[in-house]
Amino acid sequence: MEEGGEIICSAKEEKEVMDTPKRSKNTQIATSIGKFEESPVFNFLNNLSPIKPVKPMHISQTINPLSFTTLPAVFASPHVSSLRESRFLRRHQLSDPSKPEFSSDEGMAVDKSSEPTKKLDEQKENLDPRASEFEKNVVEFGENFNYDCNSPNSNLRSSSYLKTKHMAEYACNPSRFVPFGEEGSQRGIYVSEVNQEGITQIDPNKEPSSCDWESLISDASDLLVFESPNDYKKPIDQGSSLCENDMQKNLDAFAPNEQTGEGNEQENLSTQPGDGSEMMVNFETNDMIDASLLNDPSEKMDSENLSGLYRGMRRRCLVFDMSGARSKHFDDMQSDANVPTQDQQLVLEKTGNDSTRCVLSGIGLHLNALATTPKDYKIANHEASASGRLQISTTPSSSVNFQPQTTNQDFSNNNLAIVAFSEQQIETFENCVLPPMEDACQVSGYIANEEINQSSSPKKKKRRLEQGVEGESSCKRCNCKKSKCLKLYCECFAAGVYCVEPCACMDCFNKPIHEDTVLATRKQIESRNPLAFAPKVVRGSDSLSETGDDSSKTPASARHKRGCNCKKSGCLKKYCECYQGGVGCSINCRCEGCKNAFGRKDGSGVIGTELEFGEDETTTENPLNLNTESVPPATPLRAVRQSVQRPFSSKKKPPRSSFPSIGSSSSVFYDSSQSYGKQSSFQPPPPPKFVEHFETIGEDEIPEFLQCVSPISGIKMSSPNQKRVSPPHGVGMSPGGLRSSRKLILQSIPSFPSLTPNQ
DNA sequence: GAGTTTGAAACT
DNA sequence: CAGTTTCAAACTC
Repeated sequence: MEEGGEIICSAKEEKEVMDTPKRSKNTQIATSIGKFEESPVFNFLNNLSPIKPVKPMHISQTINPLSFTTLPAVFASPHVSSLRESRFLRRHQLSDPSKPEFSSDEGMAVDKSSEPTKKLDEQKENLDPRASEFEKNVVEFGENFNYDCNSPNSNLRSSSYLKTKHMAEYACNPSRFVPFGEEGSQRGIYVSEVNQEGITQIDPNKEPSSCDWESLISDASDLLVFESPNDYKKPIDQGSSLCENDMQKNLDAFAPNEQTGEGNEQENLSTQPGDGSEMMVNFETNDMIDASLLNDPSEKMDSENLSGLYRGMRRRCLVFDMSGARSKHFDDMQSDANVPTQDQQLVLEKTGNDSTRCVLSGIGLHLNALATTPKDYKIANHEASASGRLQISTTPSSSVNFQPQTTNQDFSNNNLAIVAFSEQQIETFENCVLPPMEDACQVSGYIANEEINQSSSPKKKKRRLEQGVEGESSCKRCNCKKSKCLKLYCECFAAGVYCVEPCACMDCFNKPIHEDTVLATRKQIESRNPLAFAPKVVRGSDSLSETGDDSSKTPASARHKRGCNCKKSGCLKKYCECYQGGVGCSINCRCEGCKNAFGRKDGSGVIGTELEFGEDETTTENPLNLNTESVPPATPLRAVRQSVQRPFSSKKKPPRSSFPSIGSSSSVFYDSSQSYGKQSSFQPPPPPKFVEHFETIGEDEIPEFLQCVSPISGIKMSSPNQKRVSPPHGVGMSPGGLRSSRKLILQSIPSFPSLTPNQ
């Protein structure tokens, strides 16, 4: 386990910037620890506190600078801010038990678990007043969410989650829960009294008896779902420094393991050191970082070059795969969803179904473009589920399972959770860099699944999707005859998904059985054009967001990255990728006679009518609404958000005329151009084929690693900055240094995981 | 459903 | 980089 964990960790570290420094520091810290223990201060503390000195290992963890710096933010930061925090940082903070105050607690917990709870609390207060505060908050929160600890189906998850994770990991360190709890409460993650209970009760011996472990686990799994596999492994990575051993022991003691294969997975999950916040983080990051990688050792082993591509592919593919395999379980899942004993499986399968449905439905082939929808998180789940497939081949990774579970319970069992999560975190998710691959299909599919669940058979549903819930456009699959679905001609392939049943392709190689071929081809194409699989249409955050004006949710600033080359269609038909993507033409376009209803290349897009248009959009289901969002209409949450956030704030923005050239810039900045002009010839645009990413992403929201990612090389884009009055806040300069386009970066990166250096 | 049109993707 | 070919979606009938 350790070896594997290390390997994983190493791989992970490379990905995560945060880890890198950490590792190097560990040794140094460790060396310094000895001195620290000898220091007068340390002795003094020891005298004051009953807590026994913590093992050097713990301390080393504690010392991590990152945790120190970030931790305060966690406590103090409001929900919004927290959401925007770097995931990695956050994860790091939260996951890192190393805070000084905590460390002592931790040590105490380990050594003195038998001590009365009060004592622990007192100690805790002494050590960290903030911890106590948080604890209180947690309690309050818990009060709000009462649930029966014994009931697996109840909201217990949170508690179970905490127990599983924290108990095993931290062995009754209440303080640890604090940050988490707060975070969780903010996010709608349930940290409840149980948590407290768990904290106080953390007696390993008791654990099994107090609550049904399995049920807890299963419940916990829900929460765990949010965690990314990466995190899961990450702890392990850190394990050397962290209480790996302790964790393991605790696990053994607490976790009954009786659970079968799944149980193992669960166990793994439970062992995750991460905390609640982490869970959120993970969840968010899931898209960005391929969980599958971690899950699948084989993948890890793969050369990094391949890994990115591979993973990206796999995820997508997996989704389909899973779907197919698990689709039949779906109905069963529904009926059994609430069954505690089978929660895990059910959840997992269920999730798979969701994804499956989406996939099967064939909706949204253009995954690349996929936008961040509320479902994004769902997508993540799907991916996770997809990764489940990976499990088959290589690893019994738990990480895979957890997400699906979350989906399950959240949706099926706990409406509240769903609501809280979705509303509070949707934004986060949206903000998150999503994998390009998430396809509309999946997104809409999820919804469709929900709908379907209620009434119809899978086939019916599928058919329904194919026909296009949204409209005719989104539900088709490929129909390739000669390309073998291994070229970008193939929408499935281009979207990064395997062809599925609905496809009418011939000699299709875009199937799991030809995975190697697919990956190789994909890699080849990527080598030719790194952004080949990136979203064609990117939605950049508008200038407002850049300028820091959050008040308005940015206008739609989506544009086709490369621009169209229409000659005859006038950019008024779906032949035009811009039009198809629901975005206006930009400077990048070489189109002739552009009449793009979403915005003309020359910037002459009808603005006067824009306002009306926008209003109409918001009030109606007009596909145009999706333009900026580029999300399939099907998603309820999304729909809501759209109405709310819709960038059509463009109305608020100065008329295009005021920014004559702005529209020109690449997808990233053009704001003004974004207006959906209403033209005499205007035709209601079709549901966007492509989805833009990051519409709401704030600069700050973007993880640094993403910011640092190399920008798109292959795309022809004009420099946004050229026309911009106010340069972007210097966050991430693209390596090229031409534009500070974090937006630009975001566009490319998010959608295309493989491109990111972190992979 | 067959045929045409179109423009992206691929190739040279 | 430009021109040509191939391809499959979009469109028309």
